Amino acid sequence: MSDQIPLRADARRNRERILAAAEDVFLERGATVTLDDVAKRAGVGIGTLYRRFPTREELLAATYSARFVAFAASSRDADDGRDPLGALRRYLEQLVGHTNVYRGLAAMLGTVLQVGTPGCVATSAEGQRLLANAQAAGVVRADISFDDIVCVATAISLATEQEASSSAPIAHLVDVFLNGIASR
Amino acid sequence: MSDQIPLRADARRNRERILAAAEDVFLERGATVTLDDVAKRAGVGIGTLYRRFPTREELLAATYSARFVAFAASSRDADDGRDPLGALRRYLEQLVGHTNVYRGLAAMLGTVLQVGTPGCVATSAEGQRLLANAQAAGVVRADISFDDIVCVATAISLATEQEASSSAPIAHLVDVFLNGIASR
DNA sequence: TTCTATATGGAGATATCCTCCACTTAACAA
DNA sequence: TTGTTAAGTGGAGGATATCTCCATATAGAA
Repeated sequence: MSDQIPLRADARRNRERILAAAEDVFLERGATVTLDDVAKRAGVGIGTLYRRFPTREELLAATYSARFVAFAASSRDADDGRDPLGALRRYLEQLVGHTNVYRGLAAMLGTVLQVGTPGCVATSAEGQRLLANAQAAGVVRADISFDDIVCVATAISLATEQEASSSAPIAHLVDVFLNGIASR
Repeated sequence: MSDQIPLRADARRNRERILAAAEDVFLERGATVTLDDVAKRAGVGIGTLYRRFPTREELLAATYSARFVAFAASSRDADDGRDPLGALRRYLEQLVGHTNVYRGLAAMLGTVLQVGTPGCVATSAEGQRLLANAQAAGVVRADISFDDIVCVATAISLATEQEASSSAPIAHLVDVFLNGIASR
């Protein structure tokens, strides 16, 4: 659709400043800080921030993009294809971990993943690849969709984002999702 | 702790009005409408609303209380003890259904359930009872907690609250949770 | 150097939350 | 009844956040 007219040099510079500031501020104080604070930290006017990132979700997605590109790549590298279910488990655990890097991001994960930055696209694609592999290998039911995966990642992130550091509850909940609560 | 000094007649009347108005407005426009609108609909000042319900969660929990009491009772009645896993499945499906009666409630389910109204207490107690039964019967893993159940109910509510009426996705996701995504 | 499309900052319109307190009233004792 | 007062009320207004608009500034092409 849009032909992506290249940004003027000053605009590109400001865009980078905003992203760097947003990363800092989100890390420090969570994904729900006021955007005025982000603009202030970046040293630009609030209008400039809104011109570049019309919604909080777009700013979050852009801030996250690099991180998510790296995550998707490392997931792909680590997967030798011999343990499709294990690969899917690691993906889920790490997705939740990344989501919880910014407090408050969990509730927006679904929306943010739909924004379409390179990071979102790469992360979704990698998840779909792992799911398809696991289904092809017959270790995951055929009626599971990637939306189911995102839904569960959201829930686990929400449920665990309080308890700071420990990854034990994450692993437990991922396990529940993979194996069900029913005794085998 | 608190000795629950009984409300004066006018205060009790206003409390009922606020609850009725909140029920209407939440049903019509979701759990995130402004509390000013609730006060206006109830015909009371905003100060009166805040005096009685200091947070949105408390208002939601109170509004929901009767509904949840009835839900818990009907779940108890319907359970003849012969199918503990089935009873848990029905409970979960209905809990999600009730949560989605007000758009936007899903994200607050965890917080709201902790408020301690009769409805919250009854609903939690019933869930814990069903879980314990299923575990005693050996059909549910011993390392599952009621928090896990709430976490999953939240996820399923969030994931399904857009798609209006259909209960098919709810049943699917409940099934995933009960049986896991792994092939048996 | 000139020109102009692009970009900028931040005041201010709008929206919501929540507190505070001057005023009102139910309930009880005399 | 009437007087007393603790309990209750309404809504103005302070605090905070979102987002728009436009007078002004500037990069980059000619």
